[in-house]
Amino acid sequence: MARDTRPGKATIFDVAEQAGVSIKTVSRVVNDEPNVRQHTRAKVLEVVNRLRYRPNAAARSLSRQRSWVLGLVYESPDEFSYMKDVLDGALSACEERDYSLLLRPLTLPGSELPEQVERFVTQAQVEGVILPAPMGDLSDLVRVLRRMEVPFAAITPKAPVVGQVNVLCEDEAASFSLTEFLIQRGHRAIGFIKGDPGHGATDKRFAGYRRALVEHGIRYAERFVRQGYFDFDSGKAAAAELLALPEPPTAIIGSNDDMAAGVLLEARQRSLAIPTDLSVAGFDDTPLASRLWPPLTTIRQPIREMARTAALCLMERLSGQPTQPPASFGCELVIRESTA
Amino acid sequence: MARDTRPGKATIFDVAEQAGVSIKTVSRVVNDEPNVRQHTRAKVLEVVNRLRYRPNAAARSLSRQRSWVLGLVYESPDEFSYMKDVLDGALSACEERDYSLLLRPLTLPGSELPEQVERFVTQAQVEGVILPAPMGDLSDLVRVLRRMEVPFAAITPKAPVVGQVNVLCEDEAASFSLTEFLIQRGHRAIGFIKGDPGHGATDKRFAGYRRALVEHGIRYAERFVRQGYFDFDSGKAAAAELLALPEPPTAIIGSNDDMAAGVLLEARQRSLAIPTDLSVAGFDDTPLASRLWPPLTTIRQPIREMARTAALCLMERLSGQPTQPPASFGCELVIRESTA
DNA sequence: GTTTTGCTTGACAACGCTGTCATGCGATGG
DNA sequence: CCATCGCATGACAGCGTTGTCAAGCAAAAC
Repeated sequence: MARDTRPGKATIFDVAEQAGVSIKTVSRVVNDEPNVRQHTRAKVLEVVNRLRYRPNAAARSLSRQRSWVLGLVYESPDEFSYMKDVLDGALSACEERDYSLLLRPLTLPGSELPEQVERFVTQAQVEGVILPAPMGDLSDLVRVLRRMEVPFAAITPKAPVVGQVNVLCEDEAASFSLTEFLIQRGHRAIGFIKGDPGHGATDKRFAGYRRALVEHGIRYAERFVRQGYFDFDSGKAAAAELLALPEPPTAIIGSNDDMAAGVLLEARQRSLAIPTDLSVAGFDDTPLASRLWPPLTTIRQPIREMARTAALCLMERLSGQPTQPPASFGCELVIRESTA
Repeated sequence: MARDTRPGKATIFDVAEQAGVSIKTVSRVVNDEPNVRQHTRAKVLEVVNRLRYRPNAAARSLSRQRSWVLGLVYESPDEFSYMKDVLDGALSACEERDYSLLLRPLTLPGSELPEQVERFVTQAQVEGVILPAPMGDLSDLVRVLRRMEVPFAAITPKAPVVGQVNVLCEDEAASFSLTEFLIQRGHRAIGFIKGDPGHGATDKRFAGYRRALVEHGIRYAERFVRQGYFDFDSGKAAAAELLALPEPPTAIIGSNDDMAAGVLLEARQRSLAIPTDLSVAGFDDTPLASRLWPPLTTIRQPIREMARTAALCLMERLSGQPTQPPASFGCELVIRESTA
């Protein structure tokens, strides 16, 4: 256990000694605490730079009884675009505030979910957890975190979680405007493929679709609505059913891009021309949307910003100054060639 | 700083007291050290379970002078499929061995890259770093890690990094078999879009293509080869050039799926029927490949397994028992409808 | 019966940092 | 000129764990 003297492994003692001050003063300088003379501060900083001193995270955690670790719990889907944005956003916030981010993919449905999460949190001394959709709606999960008194931030949960950070977006309004766009383009028979019932976005997107119909005097027809699960195959299957209808819809909205891609493939296999015979639209503006033929009309959401905000609000809360995230994030209609 | 007595926050002292032993004995039991009587061990374990005791990671790190943290440094691309698999693989290994994984997206090219990496490593006391392609070929990065004496594992680098873990796959052979497959299907004029020159896979995939031509008595023609950068746009642009040739190729291989998707779109815009007028193939078997129309013939690589192996070998090395990864991982030709 | 051996256990320092509290000092006010 | 105050600094304990070393004890060897 001899002290390691390689450069870059300097401790607070080394700095204190070379700067001719006590370790406490070094600590003050490094942590930007007040009450250090300008001259002293400069002298310490000089030595810090020269020795490439970096405080030992473990020691700091131990002493302060904090870990500065956030957890990100998610279900790993094939089409990872959504999670990629969440990850980017969360990481950018963590980097900014010198937090660390730990990931924990989960397999749903999972009876061992509570144990997995508990282990994750205690093991790594996770201080707060970010829950991208649909994790905020898993009651088991929420219960465990509550019991462990670990604050969390839910991204687009079905209903805001009481006492926690909730980050929402205008799913309903976005869906409304997308549907309205199609109506204005002359469509009357518009099919809709719902997302996974467990996701908060599912109901809201459906509600927006329905409201747009109603407000434009179009009768809502249940036969034009199918249940999907946010994945390619379910989108394709739902499209097959819709297109087999005696009077099939002239436009189909998939509740996300991956399902819309499924619609596209199904239409292709039925030799339907897009957008001439059928208009197709999706949600999320993933890379997939712009790589398909024709490129998808879709709704762009600020997922990255939402995740960033979730992380930041969580940190504020952990530091004792709770901040509320904006009431709702706006979405944007991206018009491409899959609609006419 | 009073001791926290909430359940789940028990310390080694609490366990020792309730089990009627010293803290050192508890430590022995928890770490599965030998020389503890069966009876004592059972007694301690009973209390551990009852109090839900979990060793404090920070204290353990501090005492053992180890962090059990691995870093994953990457460049965040739009099309995240490759990184998703790397992430999955690395996480699975970390979870298995109770390591933590920290991510660090980098923006390339970066003059501040060395600083960023150095900060990342020292900040979080990262013990070893995983470098997915093309990070293993960035000499700046490699140099910093060497200087800091941080071992790393490179996934498919251009050339194996001396003294470090290298995980390779049969890129050349896979490309050979894909090209051969097209030749056997009757193609003689086969276009090839190279990947980013910085990636190790780029040269190997090109070499396999070229060897297949030669071995089947087809003259290699430079005009059928274009430079791409592993992204959709460059694939589309390269395809535009190839298809504008007086005698255009009857098949085009993109060095990854995203570029092949670009080829598909370009062909579509020129009203070429796939695969009748043009065959298209890609690499990596990403979700994109199966969502396009027609679904892409491609090469499937065990990215996840490779990343897992990289992580595991790194851990063995850190624990002082260096293991060599397999010489090379095999790839698999996935035949779909984009080729004829 | 005594010495040796090996297993089991515990006391205590160390890991690197921050919080608390005490001390020193010059400036300020009476 | 002395008491007071506020800023600057340092000594030291404590955070929860593991490593070292010594001690106790029963079985084995002499």
